[in-house]
Amino acid sequence: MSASDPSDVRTSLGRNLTYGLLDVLGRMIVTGAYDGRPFPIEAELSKEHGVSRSVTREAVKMLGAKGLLTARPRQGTIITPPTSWNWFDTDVLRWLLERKFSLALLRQFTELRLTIEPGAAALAAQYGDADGLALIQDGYARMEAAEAGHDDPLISDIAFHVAILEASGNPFYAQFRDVVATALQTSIQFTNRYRGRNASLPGHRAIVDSIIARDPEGAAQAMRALIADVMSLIREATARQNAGQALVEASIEQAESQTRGMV
Amino acid sequence: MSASDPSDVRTSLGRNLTYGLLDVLGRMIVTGAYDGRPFPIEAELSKEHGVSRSVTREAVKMLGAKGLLTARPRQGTIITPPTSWNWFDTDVLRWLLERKFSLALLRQFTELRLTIEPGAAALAAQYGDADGLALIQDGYARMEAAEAGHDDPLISDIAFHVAILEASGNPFYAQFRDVVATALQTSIQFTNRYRGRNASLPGHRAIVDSIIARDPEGAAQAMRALIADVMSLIREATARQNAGQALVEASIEQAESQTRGMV
DNA sequence: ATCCTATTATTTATCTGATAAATGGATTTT
DNA sequence: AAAATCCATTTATCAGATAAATAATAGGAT
Repeated sequence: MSASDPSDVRTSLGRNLTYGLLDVLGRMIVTGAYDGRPFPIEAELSKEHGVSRSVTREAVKMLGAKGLLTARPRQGTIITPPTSWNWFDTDVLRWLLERKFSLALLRQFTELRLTIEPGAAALAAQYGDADGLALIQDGYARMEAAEAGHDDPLISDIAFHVAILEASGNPFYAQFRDVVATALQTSIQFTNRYRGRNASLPGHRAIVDSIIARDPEGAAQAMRALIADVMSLIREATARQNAGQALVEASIEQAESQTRGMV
Repeated sequence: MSASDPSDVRTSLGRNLTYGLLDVLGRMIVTGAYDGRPFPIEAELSKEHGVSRSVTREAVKMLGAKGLLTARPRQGTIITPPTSWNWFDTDVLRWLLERKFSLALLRQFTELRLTIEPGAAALAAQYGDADGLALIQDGYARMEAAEAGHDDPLISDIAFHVAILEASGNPFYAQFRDVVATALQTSIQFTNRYRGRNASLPGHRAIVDSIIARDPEGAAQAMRALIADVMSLIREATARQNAGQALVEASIEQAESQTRGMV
């Protein structure tokens, strides 16, 4: 076992054993490690991970608070169906992405962004105060700097989108900070690998301009266009993947036919 | 102290002491009971609420998992700023509404619905499977029954909107179940008290028809119209409230002027 | 005086072991 | 066959001790 085994509670991220166990169990649950078998009882968990019952119980309680587990006497601790997980929790989001890269998940992320972010941009144009708008402009300036190699392209892009969510003045929109940051991290990696170009500066510029001009509909439209572009790329990749899959299935079919002596 | 004092851990809702304390502390934090003073340390909490340290620690850990608290040795347990709370958590939502009715909060709820629900309706029209569409139609049928007095108007309205979120096939949209249910509960009460009429059946009918016809843009538009109607009502009430406030301020000004002998 | 270092006090973190309460299943009784 | 009782399992709760982290303080070096 390596010195920094992520499945070990003591070396896993988190300031202490409880957070370490939280992370290990959360990841295991979300990635489906318990799919065939029942979730262990308190005593077994303690034994398996070499921690006391208090640590185990506290980690289980936290997973319960995030909607992943429920515990009852005699019944034991059981994993709840994914629909009752709190998908907007930072930890849950991170665990979701620890499973193998999934175009489907990226598409679902982007479907959400496609409605949230135009809404936030419109609200920012309507209600955004001076500080909020300044942060948006700052985010855009950083993207320009990144284009010239003087700032990080990923960080600055995320800062831009988060600034708009926060300028909306609506705490519910602001909550999407982590979702958008997570989605962008995945999305930008994917986009760059897929067609090797950076975020569109003119597209982002159009959003800033509309917000500054206090034009909600224009801001929403510009944002929608930006994300729709990402979406079309994802659809394209999905189609290509399905075609590839069909090809693979066809060749398997062919191979099996040959095995059966039908060719 | 009453036999069912909600500030008492033992009678508060929740299956056990830990959940009781979770509820009591969560409500206190969200409603601002600790605004002037620091959050108590572990030992004080145990003493105040008459429970063991284990119960206290587990409740604090759950509140931490919902983003309301952080704990560190020597520093103690502190309340995090509302922006880092998990506003989409069912408990947090419930606690938010325990504070006095707020038009601002209802407006923010509705601003969110105004982008989420049209998006979900469009996705339901695009991807919704037979089961999903059947549940939407069922929800609408229940609303018709409610109009005739054979079902609950509130429950059926919520069922309708939730069915659309779930038919979207996107788990992130489905997550808004609780937010929408909570918002509707408040919203419908407000709407009915404000102008004493029930949910618009034709408005809901238009949504169902568009979804069944596999018309995403039509479904989104119909949903947008429905919620925009609620929104205009909220704006109207807000304006009226502000006008009332202005009137009060004007009369105070007049009174003060008289006191100063300027009239 | 100022900066660095060691000590100290406070608070959470962790462990252990015991008892209580809840509950699903088996057993007995009616 | 139905109802009541008992039993085994698992979480819930309590108590008390020790460890670890860290902010504040005091002391010492420059």
